[in-house]
Amino acid sequence: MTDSILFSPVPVGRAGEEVALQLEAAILSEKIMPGESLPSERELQAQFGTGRGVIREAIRALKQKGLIEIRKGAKGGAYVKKIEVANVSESLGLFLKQNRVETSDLAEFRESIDRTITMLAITRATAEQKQKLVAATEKLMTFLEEAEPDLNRLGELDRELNIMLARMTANPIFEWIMCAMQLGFSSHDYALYEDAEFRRNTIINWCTTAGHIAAGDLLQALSSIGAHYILLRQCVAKRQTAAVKDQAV
Amino acid sequence: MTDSILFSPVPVGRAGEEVALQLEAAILSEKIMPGESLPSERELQAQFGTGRGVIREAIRALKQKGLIEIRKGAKGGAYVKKIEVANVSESLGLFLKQNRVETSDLAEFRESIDRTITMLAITRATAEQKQKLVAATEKLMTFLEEAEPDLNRLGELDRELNIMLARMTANPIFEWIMCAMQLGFSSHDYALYEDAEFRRNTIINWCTTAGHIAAGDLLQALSSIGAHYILLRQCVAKRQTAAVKDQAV
DNA sequence: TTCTGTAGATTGGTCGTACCAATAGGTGGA
DNA sequence: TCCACCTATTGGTACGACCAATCTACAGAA
Repeated sequence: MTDSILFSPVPVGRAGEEVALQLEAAILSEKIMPGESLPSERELQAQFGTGRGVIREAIRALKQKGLIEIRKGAKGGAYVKKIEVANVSESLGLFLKQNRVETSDLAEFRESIDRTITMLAITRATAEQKQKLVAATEKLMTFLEEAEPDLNRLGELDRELNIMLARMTANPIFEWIMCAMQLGFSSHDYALYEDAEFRRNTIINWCTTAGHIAAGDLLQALSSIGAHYILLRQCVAKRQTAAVKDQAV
Repeated sequence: MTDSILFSPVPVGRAGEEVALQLEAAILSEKIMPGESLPSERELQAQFGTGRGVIREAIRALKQKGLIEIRKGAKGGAYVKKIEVANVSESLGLFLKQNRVETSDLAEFRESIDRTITMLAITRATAEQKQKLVAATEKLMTFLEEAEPDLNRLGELDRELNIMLARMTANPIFEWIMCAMQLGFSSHDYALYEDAEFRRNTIINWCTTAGHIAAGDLLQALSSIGAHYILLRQCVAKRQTAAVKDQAV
């Protein structure tokens, strides 16, 4: 909440855009800090000298960007919040969905990122973090015996492992990118866990990878990462030939 | 971040959200193809059985996501379009702005990406592409002599070079990520071009890098990339000490 | 005194109507 | 034939009313 006369009245035309821009500027320049709230819609309506609908649409746009969170009732209003990775992920996910990204391109990108992450993680992560990683992979092992495991749960664990590893780089950007990819690409690479044989190999490979990372053995860790993507490519190839067969029938 | 965000609770009494979801689903499932338009606001109002304000807010949200483009007048309306990288970039940029990313972290990430891109570009780019890259760096050279060059233009050329190089990987994901970073981080690394000496070194280094890439000399190209980031880090360090001095005074 | 429940005030959410502004496409005149 | 104008369509804005959720404060009960 701020004192009055911080917003200038807007003439005409695309008033909504203008209002949204001014509010966004106020938020980004931290005139309104996270946790505080914008004035109420009716107050903004007065300050901008416009109709309430315009204010509402502007606020809607900001909400969509993830800049604010809206609460009803007394003491309600538009509260400024910190943007979450989920917003970036959603945006990225939508984009990728429309652009029909090839699984091979995706795998290539992820592999390159994974290699970098592995290098950084090995040199920077604490012993405790490495231990946790190993423990997490051991949780994966429990799925090894099951004939029909919960694929959602498996995917969940896989995501957690990737993000945990990314966090070990001590560079938040890798963590964010990994989060965004995990959320944005979820449709692509569950494939590895659907087929029983690939599932088995993938799980075992995760464990050896974690072991090498914990042991600080960079070259072997990178080999394991490579093996993971070899598995992925084989799996994709197998599925494609299967799909072709289906079409033929 | 570790918590799983699979489903978000749907607050009751928000028709706008519901409408937006249905419209988005219709677009993503390609019931409405890019180029076509949604029904007019008044028609949607009738179909959904709600007020026009609700429809407008839903449409506003979709516009913000980059899913549609709005035209006024007869034959106007909400036209479905392909999402542009700019949307992802904006989202990413906002996120990074709020999260105060360290320049060092950013440099680290960019360096790792640049190295991967360089490797892929060398092995995959056509001779023509490589030639174009060299030609583009030569354009940079014209700025070498000027005492007070147009920094915006320089930054523009730098961005184009980076994106051109990313495109040479023949993997669109690298191009998108590069675009998103260029747009999202613009504030960070103009630094290199502001100081006359760093500017000179950076420009020369770009040229040698392009030369090595064109020659297919991977190791030397990677060395040049490394040199670029050494320059960047030196530049940042210099600025920080300068800032500290300013504070002391 | 302390707890509790109700009334009021604040604020977002929705509806409806009316009017303005931009645009495409047709119509009529030079 | 071509250009100016008119008109229908559609998004943009304004105003006013009411509902629903939420917090606050105060009065009454334990």
